[in-house]
Parts: sequence; structure tokens; C-alpha cells
Amino acid sequence: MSTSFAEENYLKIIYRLSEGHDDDISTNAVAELTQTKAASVTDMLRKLAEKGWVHYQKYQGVRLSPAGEKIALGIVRKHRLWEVFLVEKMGFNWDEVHEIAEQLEHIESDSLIEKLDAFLEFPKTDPHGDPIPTKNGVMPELGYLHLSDIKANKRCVLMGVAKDSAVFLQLLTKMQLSLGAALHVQEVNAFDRSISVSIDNAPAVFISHEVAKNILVKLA
Amino acid sequence: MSTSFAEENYLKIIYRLSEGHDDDISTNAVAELTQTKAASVTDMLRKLAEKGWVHYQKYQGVRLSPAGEKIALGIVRKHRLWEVFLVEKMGFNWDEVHEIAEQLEHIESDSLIEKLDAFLEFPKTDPHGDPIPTKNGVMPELGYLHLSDIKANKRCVLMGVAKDSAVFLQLLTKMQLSLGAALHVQEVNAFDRSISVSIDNAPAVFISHEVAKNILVKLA
DNA sequence: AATATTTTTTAGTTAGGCCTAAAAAAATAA
DNA sequence: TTATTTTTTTAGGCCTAACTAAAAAATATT
Repeated sequence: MSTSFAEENYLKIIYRLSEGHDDDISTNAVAELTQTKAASVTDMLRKLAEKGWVHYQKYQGVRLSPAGEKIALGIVRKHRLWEVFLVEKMGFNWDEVHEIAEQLEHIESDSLIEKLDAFLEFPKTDPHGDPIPTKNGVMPELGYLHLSDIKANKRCVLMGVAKDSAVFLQLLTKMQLSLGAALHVQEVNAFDRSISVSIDNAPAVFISHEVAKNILVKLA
Repeated sequence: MSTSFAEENYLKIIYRLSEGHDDDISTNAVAELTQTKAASVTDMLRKLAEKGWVHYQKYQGVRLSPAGEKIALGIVRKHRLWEVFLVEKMGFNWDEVHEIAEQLEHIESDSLIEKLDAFLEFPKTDPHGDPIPTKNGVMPELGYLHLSDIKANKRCVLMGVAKDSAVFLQLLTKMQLSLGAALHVQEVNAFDRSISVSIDNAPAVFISHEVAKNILVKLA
């Protein structure tokens, strides 16, 4: 069964909203990310359920079926591979590529994606550090830690950001963070859990717990 | 004013049908290439005329306005640049890329196309030998000749094919023609104007006048 | 528990892009 | 030049994916 542009977008967004927990997703949450109204979402969820791509019962929220997840992972795979292409080959910055990748992710050609993957030398992550699903529809577990979980006096390396909203990326850019940066957690505030971190041996900066939760690292 | 996927397709197809003459294009001709019915074409032509992209009077056929031609050339530029990318960078054959380029040509990002152009080292023609419009919306004149116009005993070089239908490309592939091939026109039949041509010094093959009209060459 | 608020669904529309069937105009043939 | 055929347009409808407004269900508050 073939998927329309709109259907692919809904599946991708439900996937994103489902990452990291098992709760069903609310109609409103989907409406916010699709930039549509809740009533439109209700219509589409019923349609997706008829096609067998989501489990949906009215007033109960929605979650992907295995078939829907497979489609969503295919879209995410394409999105992230194109992002690598845009940054590595076309010279865009990592905070400029999202909108273009949103378009490219809907190009339909399996052979193109396989060739692109090879051309990019089979990258494991996109420019934001997010893992690229395999062509069999598996999302690799990178096993990274959140910066908020690092103990005082430990050193680690920046591997990615968990949220890739434009605002968040700007913040990171302003902090001069780039993938691979050496982070040294110097202190953890016992009250608000904010941390002071030295980046590439520069003087330490303060990062709130909320922000630190969205920064992915591995121990050095 | 922004253009929808369907509108861009119509403009591109009207452009293709207009190349090489000044006559207005018939509704039926457009319907055939858009794979729609004549009634649907009538609707769309009225809409395109309202937006100022075509000159259209009912029962009189259609032709592009300057604004419409500019849009069409932008689409053709993107189509042909992506074809170069698919062949040169992704390793597709020149007869496999059309459908994928039909999708990629609608990706909207001026900066992407400029970067792609640079990445491909500013190609002058696509893999079929067709010229790539400039970013200012000018279709370069390559000044090639048609193989059908070459005199007996002259040598020339294959520069492209004027029609890129799948069937035609297959024919050329079967004849083992590839861009840059050395062609030697040995005889021109006085009655049906068919020619015998030796390709890369192999024994001569016969090519009908009709086919030869669609093969672009330059004199060696 | 009863009421108020928020969330979600239903009902009824709309716009884009296509369709078929029938009417009208243009082109061709007798 | 009249009749026939072909081309094109009109009229009316369908489907997708959105919308608003109102109703219904779920959740929160008093």
C-alpha cells in the first residue's frame, strides 16, 4: 500500500512523539507538530488506523502499529541520510538542513537511498548525533548518556542533542558546542542540579539541568 | 507567488512542448504528457492564465508567458542538475534517472541548487547531453547539429539525444552509443535519407532519417 | 459529587486537482 | 457547403486534507 506525503508526515511525527516511552500520543500533541488543528488530526488518525498503520481508539490517543513503525523508520532513515548529505557534501551547517531534509525525506526510490548511504560511507548518525535507522527498519541503540547524568569531575565527549528544535540548536551553537567537543563537568549544584562545564578546556559555563538532559555524551 | 507540484509540472511540460517552434500548444498535447484528461488540462490552463504564467484563450491553445518560462526553466535546471548528480555521484545509468529527477526537481531551496551546481562543478549539460539552464533563467544554446544533417564521409562526435523518452534511450543503449562516441557517416541514402554510420570505428550500422534527426552531434 | 475546564470528536465546508458525460466549437470529409 | 469527426470546454462530482463551530467525553476544581 502506498503512502501520501501527509500520511508519511503523520507517521513520522507519531514516531518522534513516541520515542522513549510507551504511552499513547494525544491528538493535540500530534496537531501541534503537524501544524494542523485537532479536528484534522482526528480524521487522519481514523484513516491511518483503517490502513493498519496505527492503533487508535477515540479519546484514547494513538500509537504506531509494527507496520506503521516500519514506514516511520524508513522516513526517519531518509531524513537523516539526506541531512548527512547536506552537511558533509553540500557544506550546509547542521542547523540549516532540517527544512530541506523534510522535503527530501519523501523522495521515493529505494535504490537511491542505498546508493546515497554508500556514497556517504554508511554513516551511523546524522549531523545532530541522532542514530540512522538501518534499511531493515531497526533504530540502532547508541547507548549514550545524558549530560545531566554525568558526575562532578568526570570528562566526556559531546555525541549529539536529543531535541533538534531550531531554538535548541541555536543555543548550542551559541555555546560553541560541536560534535566531538571535550566536556569536563566540574561541579553539580546540589539544589537545582545545574552544572558547570568546561568545553574544550575553556573557562567553565553553567548549564541548567533541563538543558543538560537534552545533551547526549559518552564518557571519555 | 508560490507554485504547487501540479502547476510546476504543467509549466515544465508546456515548456518542453514549446521548444523549437512558436506555435501554441494544444490541450490534448498537454493532457498526453501530464497523463491527465483534456478536461483537467482546461481547468489548469485557466488557472495558470489567471496567475499570469501562460497566455491562454479557449480553443486557441497555450504558450508560456515570460514569467511562466522563468519558472519552467527553473524546474528544468533542477531536473537536469539532479540527473547529473544521480549519474555522476550516485552511479545510476543515464536511462534510470528520469523518474527520480521528476521528484527531485520539485525540492524547493535555492541555496541547495547553487551548492549542488558547485558540487557537480558547474556542468553545462545533463547526462543526455541537454543543456542546463543558468540560474538566471537562460537556456544556453549549444549549437549542436542533428546527425541527419551530416554529409556523407564526415566525422562527428555524439553530444546528446533530443528526445529522452525511455524507448529512445533504450534504442541508443542497444546501439552502444554513449556521449563522446566518434561517429563516421559513410553513406546517405538518396531515397529515404537513411544513413550508414560507423561508431567508434566498428562496422557501420544503418540509422533511419527519423532516428538520426534526434541525435545531436558536433563536427569532429 | 457537582461544576467548570480542557480535550477530542462530529458535522458541515472549502480548495486543489482530478474525473465522466454532455455540449459546443473547430477541423475534416463528402 | 453541409455533414461528420475530432478537439475542447462546460457542468457536475469525487477524493484528499485541511478548516470552523458545536457537541460530547474526559479531566480538573471546588
